[in-house]
Amino acid sequence: MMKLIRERSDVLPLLTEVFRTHGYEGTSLALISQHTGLGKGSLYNFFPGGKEEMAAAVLDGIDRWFRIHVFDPLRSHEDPRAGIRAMFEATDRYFHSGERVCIVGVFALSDVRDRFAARINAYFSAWQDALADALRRAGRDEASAEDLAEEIVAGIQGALVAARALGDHTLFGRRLERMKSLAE
Amino acid sequence: MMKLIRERSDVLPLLTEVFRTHGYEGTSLALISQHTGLGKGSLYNFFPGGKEEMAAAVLDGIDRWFRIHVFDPLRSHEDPRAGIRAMFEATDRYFHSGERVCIVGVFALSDVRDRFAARINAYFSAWQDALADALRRAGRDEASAEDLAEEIVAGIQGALVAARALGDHTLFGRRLERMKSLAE
DNA sequence: GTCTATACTTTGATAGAC
DNA sequence: GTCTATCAAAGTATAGAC
Repeated sequence: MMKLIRERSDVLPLLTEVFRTHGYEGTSLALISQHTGLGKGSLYNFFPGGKEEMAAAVLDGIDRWFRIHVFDPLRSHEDPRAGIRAMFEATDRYFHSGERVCIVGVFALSDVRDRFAARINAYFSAWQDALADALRRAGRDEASAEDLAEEIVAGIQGALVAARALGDHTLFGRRLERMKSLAE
Repeated sequence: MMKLIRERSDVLPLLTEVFRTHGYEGTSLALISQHTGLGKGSLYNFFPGGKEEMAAAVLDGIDRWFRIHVFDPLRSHEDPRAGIRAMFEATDRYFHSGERVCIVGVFALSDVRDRFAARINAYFSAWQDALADALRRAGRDEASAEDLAEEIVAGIQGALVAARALGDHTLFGRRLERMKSLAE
């Protein structure tokens, strides 16, 4: 009954890199076709909603990855400090030490923000809330936990921007270390 | 001998807002024409290099504004702390308390980064260096001055991203306050 | 399910009248 | 110096053969 067909999930990682590199407006179907090796017909077969549905799927995939590797560990680790350490490691790994960019952040800055506002907001909220929860369980009071979580989540985004702007491969790791020490 | 013709500088502020709102790829000549009230012919008269020259002019205009209102005060204020305070005030004003976005940061995250790499790098470098200079003159040692300047410049960018992502009008001011207290 | 061919729109840019 | 008309190329999306 179940068929072994190629699925959306097979295309998703390739799709993600195209959107990450070129942004929403800069990503054309020709570019997608080229990088996935799929014709437009196949792409529309997987994503009948076209480019917008593809971008939405990309955002959902990112949210899934972070939920598994970042948000959930932050909440469920019995030692909250270990969860926070795991978060910084996963973050450094995911963004390739700052060479990669955060698509959610890129979308947030552009005018497609409105179209994906719910997903963008959910990603940032989930991260900040999970981190605040870990900080609180680590002994911080509610207010300072939320403030520090906001500082770190924003700080990660800023480090990605600055690293790209200055072309400095070492900046991202340096900023992560600094924020890690703040969270201890 | 000198003619009182409309100049590029008259168009620049309008142009800047279009690029700020829609990014480089998202900004079409039709949009520009609509928001400036100028036909394409006039636009190409001012900017023979087309869209790329317009974007370059926008970046140059931003650099000019920040040099006057941020970088120079940081360096030339006899009281470095006053220069730093002026920087935070100008920054808050320029970005409309976080409702506006930083075009240079947006460009840095997209694939047009390479095309404008020199200008993007210059803007971030100038800011960070001027701030580090003020911090050093305020009594910090070289290393910690540079580190804190990096943290603040990146932190401002991150605050802009997070504010837009979460749709939180209060976030930017809150983060600026925090960074201001760090710099004192 | 995948491809090629194609429709239709919008893009950046140019030409030429005024 | 400004406009309208127009160009070739690239954009998203669809149709239909296989």
